[in-house]
Amino acid sequence: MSTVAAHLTALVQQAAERAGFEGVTVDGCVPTKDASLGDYQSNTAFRLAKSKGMKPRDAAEALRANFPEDPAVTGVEVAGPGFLNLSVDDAWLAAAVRTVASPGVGAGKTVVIDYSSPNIAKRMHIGHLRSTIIGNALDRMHRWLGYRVIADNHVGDWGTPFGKLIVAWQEWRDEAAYAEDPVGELQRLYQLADEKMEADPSLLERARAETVKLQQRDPETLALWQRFVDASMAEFDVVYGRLGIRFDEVLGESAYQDRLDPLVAELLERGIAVESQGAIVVPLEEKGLTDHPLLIQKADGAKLYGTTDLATIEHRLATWAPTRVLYVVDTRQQLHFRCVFAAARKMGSSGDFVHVWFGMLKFPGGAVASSRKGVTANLLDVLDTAAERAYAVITEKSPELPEEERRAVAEVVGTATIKYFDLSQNPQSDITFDWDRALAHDGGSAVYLQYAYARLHSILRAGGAAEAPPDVLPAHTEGPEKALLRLVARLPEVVQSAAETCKPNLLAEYLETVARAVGPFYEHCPVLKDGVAPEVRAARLSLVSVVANTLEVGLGLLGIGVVPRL
RNA sequence: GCCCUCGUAGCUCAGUGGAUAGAGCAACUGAUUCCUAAUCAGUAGGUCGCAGGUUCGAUUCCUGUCGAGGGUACCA
Repeated sequence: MSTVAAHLTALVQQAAERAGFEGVTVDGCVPTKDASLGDYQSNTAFRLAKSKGMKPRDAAEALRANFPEDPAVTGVEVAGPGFLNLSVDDAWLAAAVRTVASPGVGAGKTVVIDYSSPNIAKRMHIGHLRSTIIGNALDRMHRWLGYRVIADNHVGDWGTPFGKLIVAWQEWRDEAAYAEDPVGELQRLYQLADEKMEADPSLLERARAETVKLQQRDPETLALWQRFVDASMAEFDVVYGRLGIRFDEVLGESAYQDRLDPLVAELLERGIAVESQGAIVVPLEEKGLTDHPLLIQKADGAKLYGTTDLATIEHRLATWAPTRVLYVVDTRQQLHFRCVFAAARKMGSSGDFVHVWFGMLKFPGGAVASSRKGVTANLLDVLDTAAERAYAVITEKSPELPEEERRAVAEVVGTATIKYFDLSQNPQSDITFDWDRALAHDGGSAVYLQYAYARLHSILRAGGAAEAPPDVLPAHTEGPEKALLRLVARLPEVVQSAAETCKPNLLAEYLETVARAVGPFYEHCPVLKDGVAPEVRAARLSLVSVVANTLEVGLGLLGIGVVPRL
């Protein structure tokens, strides 16, 4: 099935061709802002008119006169300076939304999504939230649209940090602490190493030597490295399990190390890379990058993350032949990725690489969440706090629910509030993590959406979902029912748009609009109450079912769960 | 210096080349014998930083300017 907007756009296209506008592609139809104007509108007459030197209003009139007969469209009107307003048949719309179906626009296409990518030996903190949550939403939306998705967690598991860590382990390790909390101990050791090595160059020299041993695959060093990696991954998996995230691949930096020497040699040989001040760089000619060559080998011979990124691109293109590769990494890496992508193009790699950058997460007062600057909040602690808060609220609001269910609901609601706090904001804005705001449960929160879902479910529970035949959605209605019908029909086009623009907040905003339309429906359109005619009851019941399903699917695409009761 | 991003209601934030710029919080008014009031209805709040330009139409695109943040080869 295609989206409603796409269906109508195709009709406008036909009208344009019949009206004599050959060889033009019309602009897409969009929902009207105000239902009194119609359901969808086409603004294409302005552009068509210009191409023929006619008045926009006349062009719109020509489209109207040549508009093809179609069961979907009950009215075509010209309004204002040249708007073409379309009214969609309720029954047709009802049939279209009977199942919440994907438009399948991704069929046959592959997208690689690089997200989360934490560093080994460090605890995941609130600063890792954005890449992980935004990336996972993009992952889910693309999958739903029919894309083959390769979710790849490019963990930081190699390089100089390990030399430091190994020296710190040799010098200052606390075995008991490690047994108790491996990642906590590794993190302590790493921070200690950083401090000590700043003051003592001989320690730094040892760290460098250990890094070399690792790169040379010294068995003992490698075993220690593996131990640290395993411990870290085990903890990451706890976080991912809690967040409902799974990756198709976890190909960290270490996976590409064998390719680095040959790659640099090859680039030198082909004249793509050159020696510069003792280092090896790929000079870039693209606009704005002439002063920013990509450094691929340091003067001491070590490789850099740009080198690994190039090797990673080679591997991804060769292995999956993706139509698109998304890198969900913060805004500070913009220049880096521009350079990497330019270098890849210079190497001859053809691929659609997109750096899906996002703004910084800050705390009130302006401190950036970053392990380097020391201002963090452990992600698992944050999730625990959110779940505890949710538990307290549900215990207050719904004391009749069994303890076990309240615990389960609290976990779903808790993670939902944290995820939604992030996903409901424009990824590209800096966001300030404020506990009061993140844990709010009124309008603009995940709980608001989940509450709308729960209310609908209470109707289904009481009325029996089986009683709702899917083919009797309210037709030719006004008010809250019509508003909901119009809205639920938009889910596929909204998901498509959110995925293509890599902005999950578009979906969040849409779902909020749906939830906001549930309130009035709930207040004004009784379903199971006395005096409701059987056919109205059946129609409303089926609408409730479709709307609940829309919320469930939409929230699910953001990685947010729903519960039937809260 | 150069590059990137941001500036929208008192606060936190959405949104868009189109018709009257939207939510939440805070403020005020009202609704609960009724399918979940974690709700709903309403009032109030705006020169969309400033100045030009392009356009039938600009808050949206372009240029300049002021303010804020980030980046700018041997960390990732």
